[in-house]
Amino acid sequence: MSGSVNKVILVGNLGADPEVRSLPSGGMVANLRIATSERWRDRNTGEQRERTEWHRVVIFSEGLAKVAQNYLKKGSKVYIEGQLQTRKWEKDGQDQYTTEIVLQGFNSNLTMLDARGEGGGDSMGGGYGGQRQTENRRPSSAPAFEPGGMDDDIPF
Amino acid sequence: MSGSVNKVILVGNLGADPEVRSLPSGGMVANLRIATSERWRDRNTGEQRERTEWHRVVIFSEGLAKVAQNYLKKGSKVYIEGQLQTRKWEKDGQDQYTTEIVLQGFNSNLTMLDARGEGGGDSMGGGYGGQRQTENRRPSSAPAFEPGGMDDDIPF
Amino acid sequence: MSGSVNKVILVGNLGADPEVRSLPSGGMVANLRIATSERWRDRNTGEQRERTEWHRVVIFSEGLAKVAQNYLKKGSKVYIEGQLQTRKWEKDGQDQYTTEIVLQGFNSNLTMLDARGEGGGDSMGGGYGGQRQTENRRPSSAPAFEPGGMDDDIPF
Amino acid sequence: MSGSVNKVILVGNLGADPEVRSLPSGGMVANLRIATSERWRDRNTGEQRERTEWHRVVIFSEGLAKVAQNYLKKGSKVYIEGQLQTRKWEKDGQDQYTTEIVLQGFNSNLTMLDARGEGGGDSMGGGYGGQRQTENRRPSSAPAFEPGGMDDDIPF
DNA sequence: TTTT
DNA sequence: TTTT
Repeated sequence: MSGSVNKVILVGNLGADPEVRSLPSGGMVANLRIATSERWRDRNTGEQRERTEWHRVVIFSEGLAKVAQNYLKKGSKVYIEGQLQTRKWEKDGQDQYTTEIVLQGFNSNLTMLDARGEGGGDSMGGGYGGQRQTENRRPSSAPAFEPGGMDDDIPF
Repeated sequence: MSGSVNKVILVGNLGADPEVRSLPSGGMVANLRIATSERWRDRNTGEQRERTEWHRVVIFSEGLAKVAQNYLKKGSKVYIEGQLQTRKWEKDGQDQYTTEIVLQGFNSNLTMLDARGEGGGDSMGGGYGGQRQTENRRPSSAPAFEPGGMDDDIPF
Repeated sequence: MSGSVNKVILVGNLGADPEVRSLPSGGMVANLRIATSERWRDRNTGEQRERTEWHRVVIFSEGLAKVAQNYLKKGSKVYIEGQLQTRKWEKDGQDQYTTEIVLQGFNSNLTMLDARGEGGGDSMGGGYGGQRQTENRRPSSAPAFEPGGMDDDIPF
Repeated sequence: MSGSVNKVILVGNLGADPEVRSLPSGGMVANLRIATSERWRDRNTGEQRERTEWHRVVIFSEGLAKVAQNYLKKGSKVYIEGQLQTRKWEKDGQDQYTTEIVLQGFNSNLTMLDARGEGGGDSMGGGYGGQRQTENRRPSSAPAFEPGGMDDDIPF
C-alpha cells in the first residue's frame, strides 16, 4: 500500500496508578487507564450532559515505561501519542477483542501535563529510551532562533 | 476534569465498500473498514515484515456519510479524523466491547486522497452537513495571503 | 487537488494575557502568544539544553475568542488545534511574512489544561460559537457506553 | 514548564522538486515546498472559492532526506509530521522571520501518498535513519493480532 | 477485506 | 510552485 498513518492523540487523566511489569526478555511494559470526557448541553432538554471514555494505553518503550512508573499516578494528566492496535484473546472459549493505544517506537510520545510538584513536567519521545534528543542537528549555518515578543511591531 | 482531548488520525484504504444505512430518525450512518499497514525489517532475521491493522469507522455526520456513500469504495484511500469510542453489546449472554473511530460533530474530518478519476478529491469537515465553510471570516483588515516562492531570497 | 490537510496541534503556555478586539463587522478576534519548550541533553557536552518556540495564535471563532477573553491569562496552559496561515504585510516598504496558527471554523479546538481554580477546565470546538455539540446523534439503537474498569478480566 | 507539544500535520503536494544539500558536517538537508488547499462556497455570493497555503518543510533527518531525494518530485502527495520553528535572518539590515515545519528526530514522519508507479509508497519515521523499526517489541506473551472481518457478527 |  |  502506499503509505498509511495510524495515530491516536489523547489528553486525559489516569484512572488508576500505572501497572508496570518486567518482561522475561528484560524489557518493561506499563499499562495505563486514561479517561477523556466531553460535556455538552442537550439541544432538547437543555440540560448539561457528560460522557467519559476510558482508554487502555500500553507502553512498550522502556524509557516511557520508566517515566510512567516514576512520575505518573492516579489522577495525573498526560498527553499521549501512540497507535491503535486490536488484539485477540479468549475467554471461556469465546474470542474477545481489545483495542489499545500502543506506545512503541519512534512515533510515540508521553508528556506530563501536571504542574511541577504535582508529579512532573517532563516530556519524552518513545524512540530514545529516556533520552529525548542526543544532539541538535540544526546546521550551524542556520540562524539562531529568536522568539519575537507580543509587542513586536507586527500588525495583528 | 480540566479539558481533555480524544483524537484519532488515520490514513488508510477501505477494505470494502462503505455500508450506509438510514436511521428511523431520518439521519444517516456510514460504516467503513480501513486498513493501515506498517512494514519493517526484522532486526534478527533481516527479513521484511508487515502488519496490517483494521479499523472500524462510524460516520454519524450526515454530510460525511453522503460523501462516503457517493465517492468512496473498496480500495479508496482516505484521511480520517475522529474520536475513539468503545461500546458494549452482548453475544450469547456475554459482554462484548467494540472500539470504533467515530466521526460526529465539529472535530471530525474525512478527506479523499485518491487522484480524481479514482474516486474523488473533495474534503469535508463534519460540522457542516456538506458545506465546509460558509464564509471566510478573516476580517477584511487582515492582509491577504501571499505565498512567497521557493526562490524568494530567504536563505535555506 | 485531491484532499489536503493543514493542522497544527500545540500544548503550551500563554506568554501574556490574550489580546481581544472587536471587529467593525461585529465579530471578535483574540490573539495569543504561546510558548512550547523542549529540553534535551547535549550528546557532546552532556549538558542540559532547552529551546523555547513562540507561536502566534489567532482566534476568529467568536465562541473561542470569548473563552480566551474570560478564562485565559498569562501562564495558562492550553491545548490548541488550528491551521497554519502565512500573511503578508509591509514595513518600511519591505514585504514581511508572518505565520500564524488560525482557529476558525469546524476543525479548530481550544481546551484549557489548568486545574480548576487556576483558570478553568472547559473545552470548546470552533464551529459552534460557544456550544460544543447540540445533540448526541448516536442512534438510539447503539448500545450505551460503558467504560470497563482496570480490573476487568481482560488479560494485560 | 510542565510538558508541551509542538506538532504540525500536513497532507499536500510538492510545488517543486525537493532541494537537497549536503552539509559540511556530513549530514543532509532537504527542503520541500508543500501546498495545501481548501475550497468552500461563499455564503453571500454563492460562488466557489479556493485558498492555497504554501508551507516550507525542512528535513534534517538523514533517512527522510534521502527518501525525499530518491522518491519525491514536483506534484508528489505526502503526509508530513513535524514541528514548527521560526528562525530569524537579515535582509538589507532588517530582521526577517521565517516559519518552517522541521522534521528532525523521533517525532517526525514523512509518508508518500501517491500510488506506486507515481513515485513510491514507503513510509519512514525520522528517528531511525532509514530503518523504521528494528524489531517488533511486543512481548511474546501478548496475543497475536487478528483483525476481525466486516462480517463478524458485531451489531453496527 | 485494502494497499504495495 | 502543487493539486482538482
